[in-house]
Amino acid sequence: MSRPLSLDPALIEAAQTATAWPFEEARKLVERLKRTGKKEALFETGYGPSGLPHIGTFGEVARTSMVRHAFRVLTGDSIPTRLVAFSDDMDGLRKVPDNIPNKELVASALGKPLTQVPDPFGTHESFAHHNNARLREFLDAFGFDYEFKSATECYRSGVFDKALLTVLERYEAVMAIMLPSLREERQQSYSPFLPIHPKTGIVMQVAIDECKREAGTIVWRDPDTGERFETPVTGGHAKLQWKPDWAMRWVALGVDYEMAGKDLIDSVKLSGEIAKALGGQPPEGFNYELFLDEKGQKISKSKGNGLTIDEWLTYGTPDSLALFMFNKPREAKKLYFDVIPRQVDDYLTFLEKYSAQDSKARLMNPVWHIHSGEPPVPELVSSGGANQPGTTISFSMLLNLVAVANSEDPAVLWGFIRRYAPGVSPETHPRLDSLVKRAVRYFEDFVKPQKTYRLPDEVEASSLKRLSDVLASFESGERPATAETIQEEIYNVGRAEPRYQDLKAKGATPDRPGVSIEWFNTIYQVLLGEPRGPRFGSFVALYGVKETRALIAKALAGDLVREHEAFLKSRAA
RNA sequence: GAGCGCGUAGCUCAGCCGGUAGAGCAUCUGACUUUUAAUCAGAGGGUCCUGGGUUCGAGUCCCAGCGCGCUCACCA
Repeated sequence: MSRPLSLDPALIEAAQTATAWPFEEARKLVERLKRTGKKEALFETGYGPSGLPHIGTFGEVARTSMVRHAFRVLTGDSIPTRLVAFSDDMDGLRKVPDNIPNKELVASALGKPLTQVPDPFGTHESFAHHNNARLREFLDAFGFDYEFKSATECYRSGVFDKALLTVLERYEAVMAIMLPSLREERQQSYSPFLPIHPKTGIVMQVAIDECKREAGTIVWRDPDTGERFETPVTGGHAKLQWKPDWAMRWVALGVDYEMAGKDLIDSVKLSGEIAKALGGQPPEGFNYELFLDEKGQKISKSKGNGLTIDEWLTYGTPDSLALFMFNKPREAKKLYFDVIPRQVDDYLTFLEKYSAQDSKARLMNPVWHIHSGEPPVPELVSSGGANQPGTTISFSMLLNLVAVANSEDPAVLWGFIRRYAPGVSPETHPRLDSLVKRAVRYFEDFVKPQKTYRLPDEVEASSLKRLSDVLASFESGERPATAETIQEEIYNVGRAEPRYQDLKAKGATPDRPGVSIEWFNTIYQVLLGEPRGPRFGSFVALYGVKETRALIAKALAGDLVREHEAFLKSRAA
């Protein structure tokens, strides 16, 4: 059931002229309902359960939900709405997917409806049931409001019967629409009806010899045995080819809105004509652009390129993915790892701006659409205590932090964050905490491989050795190991080495030379594998004196270089 | 062949109903009680693909062209 809306009259007023694309779409729908006089708006999204739900499925449901919400606000929630997630699970299994166990089991059911194919994972009644369950799990996890419908159930229960008989009734009209779109050889065998073989259970792609309209049956022949069959088009004994199927479903269910990828433009057109031939009206909708992988290719389940939902959620938040789907649905967009940080940060920025915006601006703000009009309060941090105006810690800032902190431990990162903003913790800022964890993952997978450790030369090695010795004096606890005292010692060690002396530095005297930046660069490059780094005294204080000495020892022994090479090799494998 | 999209700063891209070109990154300069950055302030940087049209006025609207990319044409 859809949640009630809090409807501010000013908001409804602003919605009438809002230009965000979900409103443009919703307005088409308002016009349509005025025309048809229908008392309900039905939204549909389609899903083919021959594999797990992918990121495009998510996008379609997310975008359709945004249009639905815009529609509800536009109409003051005076017209009921429903969103149907339709699974085309009676489709025949064409080939065995690569990414599943028990392939032989599945191969034995080739050609049968997906709901008749055994579940290779052994957890559900069929392969389709398994994938359907995964789809629902995933839609539920995002909190989408939808009704699930299975093609198999619709066919068997008779929900489609009336529309199916209409297709039989207007068989010639449907063929007249379909045939010109097909090649000559396909025209010979084409039929909108696919009877289920009464003996083998296979979805048959055969020419129809005869339509018996009074009986509601079709007559066809098994191409292998030559046996003739007469099959009812109703009751799940036959299904339709997908374009007529789509059209029939629109008519049978009364679908008012469905969007589709631009690869389906021609199909939408044909199905729309069929829907009209069946006496219905094709739904409103638009063609969104496809997602491209890093090389600009269309992402597809079969190729396995591009990003999966899980991969996105490893590094980016669900909200950032929703933002990606909101942005420019009509433009081709690269969907790859490197777009994630920007989406996360854009989301945070939009969220931060939201509270200060008026109704009109809010309706243009993606977070309004992403969160159905009720975005959460942003998690701000302030360096000057709780009463100071806060800012949002951005993902890119966290990524920098992880890189220079050289730590994969979220607790160490929180140490750095607290130094900047006292009083902030994973408990007070749980969403920031989830960002920290994701930043760590991003660091491990994309930043760490970019690190380049190098070996110290003799002078560098002896300076680092001395630094380690000096740090030892902090370990006993006789001196407080604060960021400042440690920093002071780092300078002293550098000052003792002629290579690092800098007489031009501000405040430098011949007795007490300044310390060149070279000393710090040595530390970052040798110890952290980074060209630049944090204030090192602060780093040691947080990272630990003992740990830092161990780090130096490993660097001097050449272990850091070796370990990083091994790490890179294991990644490549 | 048909359809869709894109072309704006070095890079990635915003740019609403036509009204003095914007952001992030990068670069440079400066601040932060010694140079370090997870910070802040500032600066430089553009033939808005080309040509025409509409207009008092076009990155924006219209037409033509050039360039780049994708999709469809067997199946879903």
